[in-house]
Amino acid sequence: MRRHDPGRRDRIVEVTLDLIAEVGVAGVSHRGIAHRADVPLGSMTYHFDGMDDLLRTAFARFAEHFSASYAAHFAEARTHEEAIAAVVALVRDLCADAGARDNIVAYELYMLAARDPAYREITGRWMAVSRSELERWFPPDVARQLDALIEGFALHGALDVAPLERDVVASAVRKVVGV
Amino acid sequence: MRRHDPGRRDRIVEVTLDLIAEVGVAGVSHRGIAHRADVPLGSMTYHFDGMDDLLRTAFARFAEHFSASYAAHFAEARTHEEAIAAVVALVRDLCADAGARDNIVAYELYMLAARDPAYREITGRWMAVSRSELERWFPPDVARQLDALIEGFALHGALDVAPLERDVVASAVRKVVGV
DNA sequence: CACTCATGCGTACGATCGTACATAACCACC
DNA sequence: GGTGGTTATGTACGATCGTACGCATGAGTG
Repeated sequence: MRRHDPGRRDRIVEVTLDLIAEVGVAGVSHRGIAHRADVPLGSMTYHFDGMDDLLRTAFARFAEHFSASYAAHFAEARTHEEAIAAVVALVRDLCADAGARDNIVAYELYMLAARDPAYREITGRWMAVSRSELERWFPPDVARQLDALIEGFALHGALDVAPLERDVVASAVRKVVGV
Repeated sequence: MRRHDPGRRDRIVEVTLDLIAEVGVAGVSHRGIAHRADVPLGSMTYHFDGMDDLLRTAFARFAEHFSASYAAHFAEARTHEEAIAAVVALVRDLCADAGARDNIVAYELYMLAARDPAYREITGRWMAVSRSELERWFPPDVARQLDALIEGFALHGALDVAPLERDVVASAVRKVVGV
């Protein structure tokens, strides 16, 4: 029984995202999260106003973290060519094992957003970030096409339908960009 | 109380897919399906060996239906140019309201497949179909790139992030194909 | 028409869920 | 060292879930 536990709220959110990645939104429960985060069940309804509040908070944090990661890939780019390389690297990272977790969580969020406007607000902000990041380097239409391409490659990577060779990605990106 | 009801099994599967589209895999329940399909609860465990069996059956049928729809788009194509047009039309249909339902169900299936090998078998067969359909018209690498592009556009269409103009899709397809 | 048995169904059980709330634990201040 | 008020927690309730199973049912057979 420990009463002093700063950052407990944060830990709950963190654990929630981990569990979503493992068992999906469908599989998470107050009890499961509480056990994993090593907090009493009562903390769930104390820190969050019900399950929906918790999920929204978790996904909002996730989107923020993901947007930052997206932006980080382009942060170092100085030339057009480097921006293209950044897109390829982004796809590679999304397909990597480390990125797979984020990928899964992202699709869970998509599913919620497809049905609930409250979550669509989160995905909307996020997509605005990724779009604007792309538009710093490419014309609007090309940015939209690249966005779709990245998303598609990431999805196929997450389902490990095929090893997804680097050259195939790079070639597709170059064709869409038009160089 | 009606005893003679041929095709009841099929109706259950159909309703299951409808409900998955509406409330997601997480939201479906034996009782909900039974009520919607107008069958007694007992029919659920009578016709299917538990929830997992039902879901696998439903998704297998869905994949079959979806593969057929995919193939149908290319069935009429005679020239390379018509194949390109078919790809664009495919994306358009996937983003249309009618296709949105199928889209949602597909992503639900993806989520299951990402975690459970049993469902990966279903997605695997399906992707093999779409891939081979594309490879009838395009080189393997281009087929993979197109596949990703289609998937990405479909996803963005499902989240109605933007109206997704037809020209943007067509132009991207042409660039990837290389004409 | 009677009998029989595979087919199909109503119901109940145990588990798990989200949530609310009385109450315990702590801290600051007198 | 008491004490009031804030913070946090254990527990219990009602609902819902998947599943199993005894029994009703009606078609087929003689």
